[in-house]
Amino acid sequence: MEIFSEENPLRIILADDHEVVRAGLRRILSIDKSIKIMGEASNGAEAVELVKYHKPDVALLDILMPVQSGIEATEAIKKLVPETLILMLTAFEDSQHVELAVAAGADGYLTKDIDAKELVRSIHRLIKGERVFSKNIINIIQKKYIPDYDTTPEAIVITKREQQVLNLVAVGKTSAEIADELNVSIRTVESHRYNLMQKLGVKNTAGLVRYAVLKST
Amino acid sequence: MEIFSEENPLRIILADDHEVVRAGLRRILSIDKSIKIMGEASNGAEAVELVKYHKPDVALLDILMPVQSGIEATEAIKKLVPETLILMLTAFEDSQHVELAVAAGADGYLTKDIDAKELVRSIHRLIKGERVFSKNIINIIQKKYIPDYDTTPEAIVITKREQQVLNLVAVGKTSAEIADELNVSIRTVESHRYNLMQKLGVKNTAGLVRYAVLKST
DNA sequence: GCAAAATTAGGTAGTATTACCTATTTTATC
DNA sequence: GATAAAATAGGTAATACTACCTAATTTTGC
Repeated sequence: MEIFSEENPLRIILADDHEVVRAGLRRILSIDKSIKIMGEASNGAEAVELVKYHKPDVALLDILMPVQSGIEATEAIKKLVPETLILMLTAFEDSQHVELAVAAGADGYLTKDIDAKELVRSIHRLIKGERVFSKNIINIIQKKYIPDYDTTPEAIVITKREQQVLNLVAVGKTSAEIADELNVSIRTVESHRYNLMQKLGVKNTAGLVRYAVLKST
Repeated sequence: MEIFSEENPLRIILADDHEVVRAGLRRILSIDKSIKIMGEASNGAEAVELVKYHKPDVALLDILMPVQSGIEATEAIKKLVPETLILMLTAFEDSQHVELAVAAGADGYLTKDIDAKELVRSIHRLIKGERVFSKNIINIIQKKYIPDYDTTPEAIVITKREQQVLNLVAVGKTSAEIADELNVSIRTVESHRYNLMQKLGVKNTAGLVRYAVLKST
């Protein structure tokens, strides 16, 4: 697998019509020294030009842009430079946009409410060959577009033990208290919590509690 | 103010008819080296004898005990050794028992679901002259019994800013993210979180989220 | 305008969670 | 009994939260 470093960076281009968004992306991506931004575009057509010129590893595209949309740009890019991976970053959470983007050849689709770390991580996953989608997006996408992503129709399966842990988390118990109550190691509880967060697509205790409480009411 | 240490310990007696409970209390209290258990009783009458003999700083009494209840014992103790502070520790959450206990002279009333740290802290508060009650208990108690505990009729007042923070906590944002969103220091957000936890009688993020979610549904 | 309440935020330190990874042991299920 | 899934739990490190305390500004209510 390819290793990226400051000397051999993961090359990327950005496209978003809002300077603020680009500034934010620049800031976020700057935390990872192995990522280098080769260029920035403010519309789809510019993005295509940048990709033709730089042949970056990844193109980060907004959907809604003037002149040419991110989806149109995706189609063009996939024809011209198929090896460039395309990550859509947008505010749209509806299935239509996601489906269009995927059909056009996007390799990932993230909503803009993603946080910094997750964005960086997503880019690295893309590079590894994974297709990345925000958890909220996954629920929306038709399996047909990503046949090998998940064989089950995206049903969240919480095991018995996980459910027990979740219930205890939801009433405010700490991992230590839960471990004590279930007579297991604190590390086991932590594993369950971690796996639950992955399954539910949340990133902390708050998300777990929220899910548990809303589920039970 | 009196300072307790291993040499000059805070002297305490326990009374509960269940050995398991006493064992648990011993274990919990052993974490604070400045607390020394002078004796243990399995009923109210024994508890009164122990108090007469040891004149402890604090007597930790269960309500439901054979021979003599914790409430009867409280009355007796307050007559014989008024300087001994009495902390009721019970499973009853109804107002009747609380009122009876307070009327009998109890200085605090905790439910058994209290956690270790909170119990130890409660004992130290008692010593400082505070009357301590579990948050769930406070809502129950008539103000008349604790006139100087809180002048307002125990209405939880969440300020505007606290509500904003609470909402953001409930959707899974970290303090750093909240600070960013509200344009304040992370320390400010932490203060709000801390104050919210105090006000709502919960001890962690889970409690805050639970409250917020249940409130909104 | 003044007093009270709210908002702000630093200090300090301990505790808990999160993010992965790996790997062994149980338990179901066919 | 083989295989997969679930439960167990250690390693390591970074990040986040919790527990108080103190105190300076704002804001608000009377």
